[in-house]
Amino acid sequence: MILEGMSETETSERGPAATAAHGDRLTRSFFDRPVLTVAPDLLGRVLARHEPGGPVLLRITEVEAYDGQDDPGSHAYRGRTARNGVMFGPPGHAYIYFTYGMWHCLNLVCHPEGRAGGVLLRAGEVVRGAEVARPRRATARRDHELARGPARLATALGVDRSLDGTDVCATPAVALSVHSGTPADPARVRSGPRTGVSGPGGVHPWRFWIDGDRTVSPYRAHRPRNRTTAGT
DNA sequence: CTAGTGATTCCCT
DNA sequence: GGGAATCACTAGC
Repeated sequence: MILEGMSETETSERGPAATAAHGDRLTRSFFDRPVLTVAPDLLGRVLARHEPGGPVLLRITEVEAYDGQDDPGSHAYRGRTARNGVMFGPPGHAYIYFTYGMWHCLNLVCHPEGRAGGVLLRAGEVVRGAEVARPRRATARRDHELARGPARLATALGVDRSLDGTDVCATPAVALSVHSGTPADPARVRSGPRTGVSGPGGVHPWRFWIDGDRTVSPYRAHRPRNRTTAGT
């Protein structure tokens, strides 16, 4: 299957070996499917972050699905706002949000246009460009911790709100693209409750990961917090 | 390894 | 006004 996003520049600059390592570009039809279909299919795929310092390639190992239509855990559940607008647009675009006053998280919009939904990229293995990612993740003791967690992943790849709405299927590739990689062996794919999701939406087993992979983030069930009396 | 807690800003109610 | 699709740090096993 020939994919339109396979640019000659990538092939010539990186050579056959590098191209084979992350594979053909995924096209919009990949994302034009229900979130619960796309989410496990993203495991083992390769996210490419193109930047001046060189590409950073990430093998995806953990994701969570969010369906804006019937899912109280989704940012899109209560309707379109300034923050979540991208999730109501066409599939194959990046929805990036800012949270906890400090962090960014990266989602890929799925579903046909008009039905909001996305897949949160929770963890991955940096397979190329670790020298670019390491300075951004100074607290990571080992390389497998560079993108072990959704905000860590965004930090390692230098992703922030300025990339919200990026078309990951654009030709030629822009800041972000996704490649076929080596799809995870279905026998090693596990699913369970989503991390950090409060209320009834938390019960859906819509977190997917590659079993035994060291880059998968530790599971933490949502815990209600006491109000931090932010005085003084 | 697990569990508890402060950090810090935006966005929606 | 207050919660948030989290992380880093600390203590203790």
